Amino acid sequence: MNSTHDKPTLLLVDDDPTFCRVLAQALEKRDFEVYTATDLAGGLELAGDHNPEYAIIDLRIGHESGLELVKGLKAMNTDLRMVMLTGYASIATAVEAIKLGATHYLTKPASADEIIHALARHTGDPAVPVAENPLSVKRLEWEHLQKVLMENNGNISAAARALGMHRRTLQRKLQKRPTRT
Amino acid sequence: MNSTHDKPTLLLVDDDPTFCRVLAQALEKRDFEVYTATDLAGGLELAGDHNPEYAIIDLRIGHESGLELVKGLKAMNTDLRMVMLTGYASIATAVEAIKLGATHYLTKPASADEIIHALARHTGDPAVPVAENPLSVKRLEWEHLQKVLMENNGNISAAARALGMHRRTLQRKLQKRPTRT
DNA sequence: AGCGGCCTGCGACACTTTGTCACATTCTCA
DNA sequence: TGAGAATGTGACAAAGTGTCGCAGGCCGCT
Repeated sequence: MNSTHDKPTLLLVDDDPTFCRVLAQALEKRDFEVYTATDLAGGLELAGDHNPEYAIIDLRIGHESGLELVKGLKAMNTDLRMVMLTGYASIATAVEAIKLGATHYLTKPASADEIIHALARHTGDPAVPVAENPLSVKRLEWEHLQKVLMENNGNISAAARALGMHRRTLQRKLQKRPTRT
Repeated sequence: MNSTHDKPTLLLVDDDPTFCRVLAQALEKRDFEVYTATDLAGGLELAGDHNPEYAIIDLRIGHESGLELVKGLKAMNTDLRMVMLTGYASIATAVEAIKLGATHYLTKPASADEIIHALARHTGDPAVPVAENPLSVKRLEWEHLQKVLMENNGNISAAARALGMHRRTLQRKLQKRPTRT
């Protein structure tokens, strides 16, 4: 077991290379040894090689389901702490993720600190360490808007439809400054 | 144990008497012996008296939390199959419910058949359909609110402070039902 | 019991943000 | 090049938000 080593090991699986790189960096800065993969096979292999203590798994990995990976990893190591992290959250998948052994389920965007906090929470732990930096609603909204806008190649009308928001409103929100906090 | 009796026993707890009556009737028609309560104390008492095999619990029972009941009932009988049923569904509460031992989490409206089906399923299923579109802004906000509220153990004032939002506003938002999508 | 502190639900009201409709411009690409 | 989609804005009603205030409830302290 490498849990006796200096740094805690963590497996990160997300099909977006950029997201992986950024988050991995943030986690390394917080003293984790991070291994990243962008598909199920890669994730399983890394898990076999390094037997990590923690894992962060995207729900949607290409055309594969992160739930499969949760199941597979749990079968390999029942002590593994996993959190699902996704931009396509749903109650149904959240329920299954927890049933399959994930310790938590978060929606993007989430800060590295939030993720670590989620990993730390034990199952049914009554004494939660402490809360941390709670993203303000405005900020969260801004991030989401930008992400969806990006996914729609900057098409405001399409983004507004996807967001279930009136185009006029989206335009107005976008015109405002990038909120700080 | 009365599990050897003819009909399977079920505890139904919801603060809406009408809803209780209607659902109880539907369940009885499907051959369940149903006991109903409209608050936590009543639910615990009935559970103690009849030691039911199944339970259907609302998330919001008056000013009380159905999660408390889930916790209490699980402590009384670890074999009890419980489903949460709520019109104020959120990922945060769903995760919590499953961790506390609920077998499933459904959103109102749900048919009697759906509920029974949920009670029957207890293992995680990685084949669950993965999400389609990103969440709407409204939905994202609702989820975020619920998450922060949960992190603050249901303390509305603390959550409002953490969110940088006025308490009055948070109260108003929480009273509304989450939007579908 | 009495007190202070903190939380909660809710009414009221001025102020802001959205939802909509409308219309005159660009794009976009078959 | 032309139809369909996208965009930037103005205007106005509807809905949401920031604030204050107040009464009641729930501790913990003295």
